[in-house]
Amino acid sequence: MDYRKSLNDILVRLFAHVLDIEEKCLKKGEFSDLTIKEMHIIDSIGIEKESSMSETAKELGITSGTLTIAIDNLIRKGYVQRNRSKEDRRVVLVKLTEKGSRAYRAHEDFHKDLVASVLEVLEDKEKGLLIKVLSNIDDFFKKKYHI
Amino acid sequence: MDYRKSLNDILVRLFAHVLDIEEKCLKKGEFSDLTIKEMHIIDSIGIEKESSMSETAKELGITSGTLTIAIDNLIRKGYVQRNRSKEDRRVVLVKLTEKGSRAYRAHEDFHKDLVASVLEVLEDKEKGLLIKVLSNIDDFFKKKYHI
DNA sequence: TAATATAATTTGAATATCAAAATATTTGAG
DNA sequence: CTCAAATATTTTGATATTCAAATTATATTA
Repeated sequence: MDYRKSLNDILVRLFAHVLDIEEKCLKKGEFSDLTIKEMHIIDSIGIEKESSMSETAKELGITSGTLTIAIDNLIRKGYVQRNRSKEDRRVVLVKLTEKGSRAYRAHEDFHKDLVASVLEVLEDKEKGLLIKVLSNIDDFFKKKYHI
Repeated sequence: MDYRKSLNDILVRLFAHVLDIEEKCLKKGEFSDLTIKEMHIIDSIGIEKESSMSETAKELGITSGTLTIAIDNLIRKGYVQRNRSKEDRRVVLVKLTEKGSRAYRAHEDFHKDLVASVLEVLEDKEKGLLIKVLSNIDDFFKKKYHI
């Protein structure tokens, strides 16, 4: 049996599906004015803390210029606040508004649900194997492409 | 062991980065003028065959209008040819040029590498189980989220 | 203090995307 | 056989995403 072909096909399909599912669920809920990318920015800013633009951009793997524009939109939509740092006036700190925090938690819940649903249908042995394989993919990327 | 947390962390990291990595890998090679989305269009057109615009758009989950523009760019860059069907003159058939076929194969190799690195750490018994587990997850997503 | 470094924003350009309108062609009902 | 409806694609107008390079403001350091 050709494991290589089966595995490749199913991984490609799964990766594509998870993102579709995430987007679809987002568009149905309370925060349908957010794109997936905006939701990931909210996730990266995190709850109950202030992050600088450059920190956040680095974590997301985008340039500061790109983030500036995205943050402009998130402020316009009421999810984020922007303040200059008192210690270093060059630094801009962003933080989630109350609405932003609710969006953060909704996204967190979605992930929890998704993972719980997947684990529910697996035996213990299968759970272990799944984690081993995904960690391995993660390592492969780290080693080979230095992420 | 807390499978939930492990699985969630790995999924978040992997899904956030997998396309970045693929893109980064792409930008280092011979086909650095392609974006990852253009590469996926090349992948969807496939080697040694002609596909219609609507077939291809459907497979990719984008509108024909979006595909038209992307194909314009791929033609300009020399990866794709466009021809009208003889049987039905409404239909436009696209196919890879020689350069397009080379790009296709380079992308195929990236996936082969990834899959090989996953399989190499597994016992034969685990390989079978992995395919089964991933297929189950895929089916589960189909049912629960109607993708 | 003046040069240099750092943080962020702005600008200009390309790609990505959709919905709706427009164009060309085929099909099917009468 | 003809004309309305259906189909395939492209065009248009709008917004989002992205980057690199230029610009602005502030801090650091020689």
